[in-house]
Amino acid sequence: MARPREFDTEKALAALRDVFWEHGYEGTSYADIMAATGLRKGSLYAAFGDKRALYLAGLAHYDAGHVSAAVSMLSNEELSGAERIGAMMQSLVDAAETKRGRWGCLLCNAAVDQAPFDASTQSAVLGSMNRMKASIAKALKGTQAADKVETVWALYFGGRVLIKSGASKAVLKALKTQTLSLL
Amino acid sequence: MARPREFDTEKALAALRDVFWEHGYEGTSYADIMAATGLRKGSLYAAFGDKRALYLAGLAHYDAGHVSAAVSMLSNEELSGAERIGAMMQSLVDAAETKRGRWGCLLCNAAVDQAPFDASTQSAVLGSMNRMKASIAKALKGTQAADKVETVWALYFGGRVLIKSGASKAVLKALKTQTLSLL
DNA sequence: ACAATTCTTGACCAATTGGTTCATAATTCC
DNA sequence: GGAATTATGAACCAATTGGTCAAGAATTGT
Repeated sequence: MARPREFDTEKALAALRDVFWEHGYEGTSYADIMAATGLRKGSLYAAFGDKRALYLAGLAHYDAGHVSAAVSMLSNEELSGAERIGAMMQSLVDAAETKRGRWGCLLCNAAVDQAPFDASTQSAVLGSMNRMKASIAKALKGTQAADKVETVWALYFGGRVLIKSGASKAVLKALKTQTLSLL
Repeated sequence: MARPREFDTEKALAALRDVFWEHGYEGTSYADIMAATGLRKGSLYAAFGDKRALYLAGLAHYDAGHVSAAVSMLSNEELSGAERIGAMMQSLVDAAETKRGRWGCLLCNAAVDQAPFDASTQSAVLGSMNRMKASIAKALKGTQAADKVETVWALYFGGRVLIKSGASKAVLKALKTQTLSLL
C-alpha cells in the first residue's frame, strides 16, 4: 500500500457542507474552502474533484445527515401525525434564533442559487425534496390534512426563506400554530 | 448644461433587474452586466455606483414593478378575496412553465443569496415582503382564512422555491387547489 | 532496507474579478 | 462660435478566481 490519508473525510465533508451552506456556491472561494477544511487545494482536488464536486459532496452530506434525520423523525410511527408535523414546524421556530438556522436550509439555498444552472445539483435537490415530501405525506396520513401534502411541504420551504430574509421568531411561531390548526 | 445621457435609464434598470434575477449577485459579473445593458463599466459606475448599487437598483425596480403589481391586484376590492388569492396562486402555476418564471422570484432569490450578507439588501427584501404580506392580509379579510396570513404568505415563497428546484406544473396546481380550499 | 505507492504542499498558471482613470466626444448655455 | 460641463468607452490596474503540477514526505509490503 502507500501513505494513508491524513485528514478525516467525515470532518472534511462537514466543513464543505457548512461553508457552502453559509455562503452559497458562487459566494464560496477556494480560499474559504481551504480555511474551512484546513486542507490545501491539491488534497481537495485529489480526494473529491473540482469545486462543483466539492459542492455536490457537501450537498450529499447534508442529505445523508440533516435530511435523513428529518425524514426519520417524520416517519416515526410512535408519534402522532400532529406531533410529527409540530416538531417539524418547531424546528423552524428554533432556527429563527440560531446562527446556523439563519443560514437557512441548504436544500433550499441550493435550489435557489444552483439548481437552475447545474443538472446534478437540480437532481440532488429534487431528490432530497421529494424524500421530504414523501415523509410529510406519511405524517399527514390519518389527519384531516392528508390531502394537503403540497401545502405543508411548500410551507416548510417558505418558512426557511422567511428566516433567511430576517423574519422574526413570532412570524415562525404563527406559522407553526396555523399549520397545526389545519390538522 | 452638458452632454445628455445617451441610454434609457428605464431600460438599463430593467436589464439590471433581469440579469441579477437570473444569475444572482455573485453569479453575475460585470461582463454579464455589460452584455445585458449594452453599457460599459464607466457609464454604469457613473450613473449608479458600484456593483452592489447596481444590484440594489435592480431590486428596487423589481419592487416598483412586479411587487407593486402583485400588491395592487391583491388589494383590488372589485374581486372577492378568493379570486385574488386564486390569481396569486395561478401566477405560480403559470411561472412553472415560462423561462422567466423559472428564474423564481427576485425577492426570494435575494433573500436567500444576499440578505444575510448585506443590510441594505435585507431591509429592501423585508420591506417588499411585508408589503406582500399586508396585501395578502387584505385579500384574506372576510374569508375563513383571515387568521392564516402567515400561512398563505409562506406558501407563496415556498412555491417559488419549488419552481426553482424544478417542480412540475402539477405540483403547483395542487398547491393552488389546496390553498383555495382553505378559504 | 528498499521499492512501490499515495498523499501533501507550495509554487505556478492563465483567466477573470471588481474597480478606476483619462482622453475623447457630445451637448448646452452664453 | 467658444467655454463649460458631462457622458462615454477603452485601456489599465491589482487582486483574486479556479485549477494544475512536480517535488518531497510518509507509509506499506516484501
